[in-house]
Amino acid sequence: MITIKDVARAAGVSVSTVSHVLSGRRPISEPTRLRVLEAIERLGYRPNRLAQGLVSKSSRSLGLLVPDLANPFFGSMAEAMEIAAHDRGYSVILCNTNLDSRREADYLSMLLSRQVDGLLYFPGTRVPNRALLEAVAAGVPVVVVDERIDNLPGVFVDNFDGGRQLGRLLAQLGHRSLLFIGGPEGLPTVTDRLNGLRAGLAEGGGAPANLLLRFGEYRASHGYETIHICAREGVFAAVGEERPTAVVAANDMIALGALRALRELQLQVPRDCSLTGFDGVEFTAMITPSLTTVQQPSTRVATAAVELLLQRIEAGENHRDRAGQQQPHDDQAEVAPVIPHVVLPVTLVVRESVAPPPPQR
Amino acid sequence: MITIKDVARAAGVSVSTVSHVLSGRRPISEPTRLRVLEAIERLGYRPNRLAQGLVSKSSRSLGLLVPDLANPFFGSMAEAMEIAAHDRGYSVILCNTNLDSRREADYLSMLLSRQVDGLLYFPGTRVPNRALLEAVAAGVPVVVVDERIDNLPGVFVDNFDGGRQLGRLLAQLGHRSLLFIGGPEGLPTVTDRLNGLRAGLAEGGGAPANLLLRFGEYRASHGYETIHICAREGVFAAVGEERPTAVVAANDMIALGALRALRELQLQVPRDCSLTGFDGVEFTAMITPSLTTVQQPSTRVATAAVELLLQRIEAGENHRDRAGQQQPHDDQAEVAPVIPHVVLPVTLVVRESVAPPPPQR
DNA sequence: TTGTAAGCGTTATCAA
DNA sequence: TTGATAACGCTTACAA
Repeated sequence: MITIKDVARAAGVSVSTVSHVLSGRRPISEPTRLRVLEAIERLGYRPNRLAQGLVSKSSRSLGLLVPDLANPFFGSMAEAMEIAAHDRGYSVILCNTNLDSRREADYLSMLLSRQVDGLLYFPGTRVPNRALLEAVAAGVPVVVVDERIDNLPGVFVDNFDGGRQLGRLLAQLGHRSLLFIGGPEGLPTVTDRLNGLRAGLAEGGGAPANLLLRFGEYRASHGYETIHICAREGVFAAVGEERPTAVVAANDMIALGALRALRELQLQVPRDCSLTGFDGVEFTAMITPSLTTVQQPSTRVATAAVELLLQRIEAGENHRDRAGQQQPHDDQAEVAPVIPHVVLPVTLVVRESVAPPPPQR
Repeated sequence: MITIKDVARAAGVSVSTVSHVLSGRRPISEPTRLRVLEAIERLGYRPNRLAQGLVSKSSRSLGLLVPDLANPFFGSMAEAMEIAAHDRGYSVILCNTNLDSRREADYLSMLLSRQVDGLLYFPGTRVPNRALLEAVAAGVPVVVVDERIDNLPGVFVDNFDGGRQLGRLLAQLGHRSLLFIGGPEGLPTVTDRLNGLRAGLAEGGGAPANLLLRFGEYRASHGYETIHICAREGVFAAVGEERPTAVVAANDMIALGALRALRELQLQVPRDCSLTGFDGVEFTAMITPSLTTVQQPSTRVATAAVELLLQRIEAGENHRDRAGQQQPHDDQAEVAPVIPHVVLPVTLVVRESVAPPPPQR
């Protein structure tokens, strides 16, 4: 390995001169600068970032904790975040939490060992994770993405409004009996979308006669199985107001699975039953029928999260000693620190999968 | 930050003792061991991996270069690789090359700076990338995934066989005129799948009367646009053997886009036109019609790639000095080093999207 | 069984 | 305008 010493020797200068040529932190005479640059080029020198990190106490890297990269929603978010971080000179350490809080704790510990400068955290299950709070207590800047956690900074979309727009649309079309297939019960995204849905239904045409709730994972299999289970329970065989005329899935993956199951039950979407998703991933525009969904501005969410995180990292680097900000407990009356929550707007995208309910049998 | 010195002081021992308690590299008397462990626990000590890496000359991390995480195929591969690496004690630095070879070069340089122990590389465009070869020359172990690059170790599936199975199936159904929508022209995956297709068609029922080829990106938009362009060119208006009765997409994303476009043209799949994909990502089973495709064993590919890479990393750590293995040029007759290529089998999954061709008009 | 000290590749503080 | 040199937190000879 070529080190700064080799370069110094080759250029006939001291290591500090080489270092300063690279950092530009002090003026260097043009001739020596050129000589150093030439030596660097010639030897193919590349500074060792581990060593840099050791002295600067910053690895210029971020930990990204994501539940499920096979879901294209998380995939595109991860992609956009990594790109934003790279643009700002940070690398991203990928961690697949897989909806497992023991894995999460494991990763968090590893990330702290690696001296990451901050954490981008997608909560997968009910929150908050103990290990995450410890990391926060240890002074590592964290930005929570997608889900809302009250006492942590976060970036997410207006899930309530998305649900509300769906509710209004369905109510206006005449749907009064719905099946809501949620993600994990209690997750803010699930609850907010559901509450929004209720509000929208009320606005659009009076309280629904029937709103059936199911919860589970944010996966296609959950949508698929839920529909089949409901069918076995006779939900779709019911007559009149009992029978759901629309299925509202808490995300696009669930909707995808539900669509398949509905078809297997010979229920045609949207003729026999409407269906909606949430997130607006690419395939929703491509499948048959194309899916009515709520579009998240994924790239904006991702870049906003990275921006917010870097902002906090850089703020911390300036006016804080690095021993983990222990809260001053002596002064109860101090101003509570403002926890920034960036909420981005969503867009309802109406496509083929919704229609008025079928005439009652 | 709490360091090994703090622990040593708290336990009343030297730093080397603490280090050895942690590494187990030399026997420690039980009482001191316990005292050290207790101090570690009490202080919440976490070894600094930057410092460890500096002395051990290994960061225990891998660079993962992937073209497009929004594609669920890459998403699930990335997920499986990260998990395999984590299981073996390695972290993964995520790099989104976005089909851009300048970005690739950029990332490669950063990864070398960060002292990654190895590289997991998904080529996105025509190969090989110059910067990658430089990295290889610099002695960094690389495993190429998904694509085949002759003089680099790699893990990929039997693309030829996959194409062949598709070809046989379609020929046996009676298709004699096909449209092949490829990915980037010249990529091994594309070429191999196409050559396999040709072979399979020949085996299944004589040479095809007509095989129309199009190339472009591995994206849904490419499939979508290609179909529309072909339609504008009158491809689907042709009569008799000229008109393609099946569309073979080089991957599932292309097929997804193609399916949408066919539907917009009022061509029903599979009644008017059959359609196949490649990769076997989750949504292929869910969409309507469900897609006939070639299933890759993604998890096996991913873990095999990680295994192969770690094997090479660990081999290098033992019997090689770390100055970049300069090939001994003096001996022309030396045995060429064996470049391992792990080829995994694929499975044809026949679903609704294929049928015999419609009767000729 | 344990401790001392050199060194990993940088940056930063002093002097010169 | 430059150069020594002490850190940074750790591992690992070498000594004791």
